[in-house]
Amino acid sequence: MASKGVNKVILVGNLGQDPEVRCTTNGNAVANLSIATSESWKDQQGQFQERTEWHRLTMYRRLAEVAGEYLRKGSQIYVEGKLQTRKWQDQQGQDRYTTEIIVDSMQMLGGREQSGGQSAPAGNQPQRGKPPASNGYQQARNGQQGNNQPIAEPDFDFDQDIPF
Amino acid sequence: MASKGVNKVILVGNLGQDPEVRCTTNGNAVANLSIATSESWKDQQGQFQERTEWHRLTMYRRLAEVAGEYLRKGSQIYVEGKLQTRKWQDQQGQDRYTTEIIVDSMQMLGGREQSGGQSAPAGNQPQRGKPPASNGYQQARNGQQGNNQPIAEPDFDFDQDIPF
Amino acid sequence: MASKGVNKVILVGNLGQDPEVRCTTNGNAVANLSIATSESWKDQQGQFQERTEWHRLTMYRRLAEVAGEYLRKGSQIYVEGKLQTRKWQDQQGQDRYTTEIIVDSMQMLGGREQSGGQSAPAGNQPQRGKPPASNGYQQARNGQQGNNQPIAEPDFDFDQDIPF
Amino acid sequence: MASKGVNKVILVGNLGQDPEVRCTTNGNAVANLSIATSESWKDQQGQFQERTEWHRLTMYRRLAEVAGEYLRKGSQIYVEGKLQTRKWQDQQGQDRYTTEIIVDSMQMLGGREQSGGQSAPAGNQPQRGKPPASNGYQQARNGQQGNNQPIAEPDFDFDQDIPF
DNA sequence: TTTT
DNA sequence: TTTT
Repeated sequence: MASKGVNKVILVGNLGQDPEVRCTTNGNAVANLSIATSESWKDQQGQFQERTEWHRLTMYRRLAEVAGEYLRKGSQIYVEGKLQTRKWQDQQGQDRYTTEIIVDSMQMLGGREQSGGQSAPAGNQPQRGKPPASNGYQQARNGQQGNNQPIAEPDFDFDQDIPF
Repeated sequence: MASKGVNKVILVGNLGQDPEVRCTTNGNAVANLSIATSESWKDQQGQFQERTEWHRLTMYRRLAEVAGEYLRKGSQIYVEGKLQTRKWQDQQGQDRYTTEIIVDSMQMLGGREQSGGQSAPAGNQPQRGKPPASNGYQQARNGQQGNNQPIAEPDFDFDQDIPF
Repeated sequence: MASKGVNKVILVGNLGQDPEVRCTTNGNAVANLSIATSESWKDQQGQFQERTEWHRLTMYRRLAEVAGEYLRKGSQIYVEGKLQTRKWQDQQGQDRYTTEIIVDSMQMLGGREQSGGQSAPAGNQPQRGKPPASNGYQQARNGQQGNNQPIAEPDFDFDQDIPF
Repeated sequence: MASKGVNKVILVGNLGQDPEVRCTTNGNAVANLSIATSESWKDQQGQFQERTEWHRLTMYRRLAEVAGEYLRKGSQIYVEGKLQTRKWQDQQGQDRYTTEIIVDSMQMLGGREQSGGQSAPAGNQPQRGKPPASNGYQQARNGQQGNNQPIAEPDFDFDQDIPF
């Protein structure tokens, strides 16, 4: 509802794998996605270099459902969200930290046949008896809230997450 | 020089402490800063909640020098940059990951007396025989390169970094 | 509610004058502000050049009220919004176009005494029996809607607007 | 080289027509493009509404050449740039203003067959004896300059432009 | 660790 | 018309 400062991330990239979608105990969907961005340049020796960066995304509610229904490995998306670093304990009981992008809004890019399709439907998406839209123009936003709004998800057990 | 995708972060926040500025063995400055953003909301019980997010920033070259000269604990800045996750080994030899924002451009905010001043000059800033500017309107960008360009810093030993 | 594409503007600048706040016939506040950004460079003759860009902002509802209460000529703000070009007729009946930024979210910058104060209270702000806050840390967002959502303002007579 | 404030626009949209590319008298390319973004919503009567916004883009140098070679009507792009309003006189000698986005960086979206192709090659693109790339992953940035840098183009006759 |  |  109120913010001090600005915490904004804008990414355009392709999914490294199908989204993982789960439900919280109170019935809200949560999706985890990873997308890649990369850059390439010539180094001082004139050699071509490339660096790929992987970004871990988290989506909630309607956005998570849309991701589960329409996104697949290879899908290209635009996302806007905020950075969030959460603390967890590894098996040795050590504190560890993972930084994720909590997504506020998402756009599927490329239209037409580009998104979805090839990869087999993952078992964890909410099934709704509808095939994925054949055109990629879907947009989604978490319904009842503006950007940057914290989402209370007290019953979601992040401790069980595999570190990214 | 070329990118596939977009990797962009925009932050406005206040420094949690004075910048740490070092030099690489080839004489380039590197600065580490941490800035806070926060958001507050009423939870379902009507209780006021606040969450502060800390962001680790890395600046290079001229931008790092400017940070060392003009920024202090409490300074409010706007930064634009990209996400980068680097791998390092902890003392047990375990792989760990830290996500940082590599800053492409920075703006000091608030003007007037706001930035610098109160906190004692840290010993690690490049001294140039000039006092910090009394006004905060400084802007900086890494001179010879556009945004999103990878910066080769092969001689900088990140492994010695204390994890964020 | 749904978007095709992304239409996003991010500005940090200072108000050229006090905000103008009006009410629509159904009681919603509308504010118009103009803010400046500038850039400077050396031209090929080594001469220092500066260019100032003026941006026309429009805010609605709660955001407009906050602007009227807390912002003054000279205030530094961060805004996020979208571009919108509206058509109007000049006195010769010619079509003309004005591009504005419809603001989704706003942050006052600089803290402390920076905002408000010096300039006399304009007569057109909603009076609420409270003086402007002495500190600038206020943030606002249009309450019941997310970003990028069109705001139906059918009863607001834009045709009477003075061109920017 | 230096900025006061931030002036940033981020758009994802589709070209309404092929880019128009020209050369300045000193041999630099300049491209004009228009791209659409749109949003749709249900109004208070439950009727579906849609609003399309058209954005006028200007690109210089290498970016303009890339646009001329690879972009066509319908191409989907991501652009980042800054707002600039320029003044011109209409045939009655009246001052008029046009707001454009001066593009700093561009990404072609959608990959594969999506971009280029169908529409006949416009006569005004620099011909280079190469067919358009069959895959859309091209990125471009104005070589020798960072973002937000003013580009001196004193010999380009904007007065002859048809108003947007 | 900041800021209000 | 701002700001430095």
